[in-house]
Amino acid sequence: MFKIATWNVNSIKVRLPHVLDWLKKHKPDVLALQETKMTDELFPKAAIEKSGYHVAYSGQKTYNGVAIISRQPIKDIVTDLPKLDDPQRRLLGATINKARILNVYVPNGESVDSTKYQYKLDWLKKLRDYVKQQLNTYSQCIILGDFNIAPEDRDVYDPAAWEDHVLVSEAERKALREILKLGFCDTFRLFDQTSGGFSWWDYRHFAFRRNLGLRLDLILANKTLADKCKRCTVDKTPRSLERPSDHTPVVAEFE
DNA sequence: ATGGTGGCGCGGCCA
Repeated sequence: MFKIATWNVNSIKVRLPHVLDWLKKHKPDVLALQETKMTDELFPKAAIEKSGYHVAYSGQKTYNGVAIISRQPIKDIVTDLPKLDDPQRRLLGATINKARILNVYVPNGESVDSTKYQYKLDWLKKLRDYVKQQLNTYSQCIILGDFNIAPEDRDVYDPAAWEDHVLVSEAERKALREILKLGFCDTFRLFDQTSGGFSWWDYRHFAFRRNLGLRLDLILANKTLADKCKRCTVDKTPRSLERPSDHTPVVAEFE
């Protein structure tokens, strides 16, 4: 069995105790983190290695930042998308065993009329091109992370209220579908066709307590791996802890 | 409700 998870931690400094507890409890083979918000020099490498894991990271001060925690060695690390000159640390590609792992923190986009929304769409197009290229080299590929896109209306607590808003708008959903069309499955939907399997809840308005959430955190597996996927679930437990991240882990298991 | 909460870091940006 191979267990892989993704978690937007919204500051590794604040959430390190949650992450270490979660590793101990769930023993994943791989955990991809987003929004670490920390430069590489300050990353808590020793604490994670002490838990029996390897770790790779690409961070920056205050914003963004991604990391991969893995039982097995992390090889062939990539931190930038081709043809995108960008200081924002949003991608960490690595090979673990024979699988290519792409950990992504997709831009939020702010609002559909923002220049940040155009940046988001451009970023997704560049990601798609990169993924297509990676498939020429690797037969096993997983793209996981905070996509900042709810793929369908059933991934939104109130689709009518969110219609045409950033995180659910058609253009960004289409950009995600263009990646899926390369031959990927949204592993959560291999098993669960219901609404309510959310992975993010706003800190405001008691949104978690009221389950006013979105499913933004995805684990995409190419067909070869999707055939071996046995389970994909959202672990809501960390969202109910003291001082939680606004996102909670999503976990997939492969035979 | 042009608000609300949280992280960073100490004013204002970002989500």
